[in-house]
Amino acid sequence: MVSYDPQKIEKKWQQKWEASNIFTVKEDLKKKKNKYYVLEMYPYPSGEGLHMGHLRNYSIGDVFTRFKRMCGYNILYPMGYDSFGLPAENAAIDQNANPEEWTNANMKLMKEQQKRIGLSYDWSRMIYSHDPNYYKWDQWFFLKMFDRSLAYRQESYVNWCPSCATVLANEQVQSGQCWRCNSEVEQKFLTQWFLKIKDYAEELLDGLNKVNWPEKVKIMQRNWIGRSEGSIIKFPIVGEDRTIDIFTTRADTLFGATFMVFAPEHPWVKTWVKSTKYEKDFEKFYDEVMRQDKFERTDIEVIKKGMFIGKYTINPMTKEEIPIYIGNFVIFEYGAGAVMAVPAHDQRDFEFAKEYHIPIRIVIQPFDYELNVDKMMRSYEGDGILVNSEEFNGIENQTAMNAITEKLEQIGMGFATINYKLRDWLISRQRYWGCPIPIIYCDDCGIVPVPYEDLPVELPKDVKFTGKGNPLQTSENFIKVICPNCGKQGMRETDTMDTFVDSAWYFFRFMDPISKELPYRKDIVDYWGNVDQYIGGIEHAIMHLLYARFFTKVARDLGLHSFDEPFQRLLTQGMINKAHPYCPKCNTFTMKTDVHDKKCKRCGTEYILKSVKMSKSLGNTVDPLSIMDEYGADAARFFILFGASPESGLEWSDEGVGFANKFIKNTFSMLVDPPEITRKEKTIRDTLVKYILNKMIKLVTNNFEKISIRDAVNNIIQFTSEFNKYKNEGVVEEIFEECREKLLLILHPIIPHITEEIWEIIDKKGFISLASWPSYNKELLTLENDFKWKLINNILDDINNIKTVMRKEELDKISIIIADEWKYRFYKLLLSLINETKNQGEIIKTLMQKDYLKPHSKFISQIITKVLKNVGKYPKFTLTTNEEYKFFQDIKSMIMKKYNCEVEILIEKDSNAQKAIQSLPGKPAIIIT
RNA sequence: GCGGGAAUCGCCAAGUCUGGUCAAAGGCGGUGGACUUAGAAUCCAUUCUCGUAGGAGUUCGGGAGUUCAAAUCUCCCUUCCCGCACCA
Repeated sequence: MVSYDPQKIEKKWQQKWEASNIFTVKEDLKKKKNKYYVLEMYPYPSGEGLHMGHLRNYSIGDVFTRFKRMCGYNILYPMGYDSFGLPAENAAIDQNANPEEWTNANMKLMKEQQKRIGLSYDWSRMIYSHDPNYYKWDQWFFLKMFDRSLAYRQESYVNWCPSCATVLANEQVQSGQCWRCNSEVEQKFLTQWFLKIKDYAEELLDGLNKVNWPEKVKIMQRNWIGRSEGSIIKFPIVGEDRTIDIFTTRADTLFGATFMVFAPEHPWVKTWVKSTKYEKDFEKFYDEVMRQDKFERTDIEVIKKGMFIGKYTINPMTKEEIPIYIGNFVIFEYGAGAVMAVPAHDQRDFEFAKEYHIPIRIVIQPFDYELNVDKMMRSYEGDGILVNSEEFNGIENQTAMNAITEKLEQIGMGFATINYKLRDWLISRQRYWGCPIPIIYCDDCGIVPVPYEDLPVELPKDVKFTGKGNPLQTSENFIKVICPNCGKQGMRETDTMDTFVDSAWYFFRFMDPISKELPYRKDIVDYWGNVDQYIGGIEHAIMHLLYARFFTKVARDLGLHSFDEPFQRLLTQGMINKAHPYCPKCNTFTMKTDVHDKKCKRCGTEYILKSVKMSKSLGNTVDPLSIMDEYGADAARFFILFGASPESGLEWSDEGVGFANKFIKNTFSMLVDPPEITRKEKTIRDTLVKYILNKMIKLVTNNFEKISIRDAVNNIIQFTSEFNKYKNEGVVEEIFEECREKLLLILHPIIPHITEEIWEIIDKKGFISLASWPSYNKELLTLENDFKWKLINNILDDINNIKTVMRKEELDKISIIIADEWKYRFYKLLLSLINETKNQGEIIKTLMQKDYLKPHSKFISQIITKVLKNVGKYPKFTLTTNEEYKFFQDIKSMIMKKYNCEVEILIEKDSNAQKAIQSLPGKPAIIIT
């Protein structure tokens, strides 16, 4: 008996895999094999090493990769590190660490831990963002975009995180807080670099239809891009010859516009109120609004505030003058920074109009009732017929949208257009540990791009980390640079790029990590790309996935590759949760520090346990390394894959890992220890064990293909338990061998180390990692086998059941009485009759015409009533009397062994027992004594 | 408010697309037993209710419906989770 020592085995195979380079792949441009690219999201190498989320992500990816590899794909499965980012810089500030050394140490730790899991990466392709050979290409992309005016510098209000001391992209602000540190985000007026992602808005939207992503993620992206069809309407400003060109989706309500609202920060406003009686109030109002952040201003709970500024515009249709207000809810960056307000048909405008006593004019009447201005308690936003709209009166409002827009176009006062919520991507960050933006400012030449041949602009080492300002500004060597245009002294841009730039194209570099002339070579990337399966967290649903799609399209337009979408299929894995003390009254979880308390600190309520996402602040994390140290990587993988389907949340339980461990240990001895009983002649048992083997292979193959890993694991567990029974009952060696080998192959993607070890122990050649996935034999998957399989299980269940009801411990004898011949004929006939009619009377009438059935009329009518009650419950397949008799003869010895008693098989007519009459086809009578 | 997802026998969770073989997999927990001086570990059995013969009854958030047949299909309601949120 060989014992199972996971620590030893796992180390041994990890070393062997590495020494033999078996996971290193090369592009096969002749395409002898199909390629497949599996990718996990580019991880940040944190100093804390792996957490459970990583373990889950990588386990899922590795199982799928190993499965695909065994199926014969040339598979690309790389790993690298998103190694730029704030923590390195904070470590430099707090602990005086060198960001580069600090990051390298973390990467090393992370890599070791990943190897400990047994992941089958091609490590020769490893990349990392802070490698100048990598970020050189960030800069290259930036310059290419600059050349095409896709990168530009602009002054605007931007989101500023005071804690990170840097600006943030819109996507990085969540409910008014910094996505990274949760500090309140402020608004600042700064000059920053943007990438023109808006230019691709339409394509980013369309592309979502070409990818196989969770609907949820697609919807989130669609919402973020926020396409809306509408019209631009030009409102002339009274006393000036310019117009304010506002966007609206409701051109049909134009005749009901009774005021305009401008954003207070709109530059025109300041000039309009200057030296008027409104100036003082405006200043006050402006200061007040500017103190609120964008999110407070647009919060639905906050009261709409505004003021009249003494200025008017002209409604281009009615030519009437309408007053201009400013309002806190209008944001300068959205649309024109001004809106036309139609209080009768927009709730927000309605409230504003009520507050400031602005007239309300109904221009749409609902189909089924009439609105009355004086009685209106809220706006009517639904459809209806136009009124008070001159030539458009009587038209349905949906039609009127186009009609009014067309008219505006004729008179040159507007046109139809499409608006997007998506803003351009702000990439400047006032931080050191990122990719420098390759720009030089020259007093004479202005903004000068660094020449391509001077790339990369490397991060300087002579910087000071004071915790104040951008450390790059402390490096004289870096800042001072000769203008490549005119040769005079210039200054470098000191902002670095958002780290999402690094992760926007890394998956291309994995395909060709050594490319020198270009970020990657077209033929190679066209071979490997796009990513067939991407696996990662839902938290990147918008930011990373949108940026990567944008880069893919830009790079395509630069001629770098030929496809439109980076990630064909996306799996967003669920969170890992763990039960944690929770106060139902205060609706909060206990923090890490109070985790040992029994009662809530605030209200004294007793804590209950509730499942919550693992997090450091709650202190309910479990360290994957400690699990692997205790049970081994295979058990950890097994648990995390078996605990829940990849997409759903996984409830961590220590007991669950215990089961994984138990299963693996049992499986080890089941597969390694030779069977104790062997026999030569084959029986129905052998056929059936092959049947369930093949059925299992089919199920598992389909489930792996769909990445329904948990389902696959369940299929395997069920087969394993049957196989174990078979082994204990006694086996035919050839069949045992076949099952063992195929089970091992199927287990391999999930628990790679132990399967390699057993593969070796049972003298198989080569690495199981490189073996072929087993196919299944369709011919065994018949209705007959299925029927027999159920027959065996049903008879055993029935015997057990009777045994329990009789409260019998030991059995003397089991008699199995097979139904008489006529019952089989009757049953077949009945089934065919039922196919034609469900009418009981008709069926009985037809049956009773048969002479051989006449003597059994009472029995038959009873059975028919039962069968008709639920037709589908009765199997469509039947054996004959003799076949069934033979079948039970075949499994007789097995039953004898199981119950340790005598077993006799009879046919009804040969038995004089009372019970014998109960026998039915597929359901023999059983008598236990 | 808008959008998405969910509610299953103590807990976690499959089953729902494609109705029938579903009292409903599997794990955890519980109970009984074997082993052991005892425990741990392991193994076996059992775990909706009733039943000394394989049966019957009541179940899949609540209500109504379709069907010979509903956890599964349709409609209504309740609750929970997660996105987005005065987007012009």
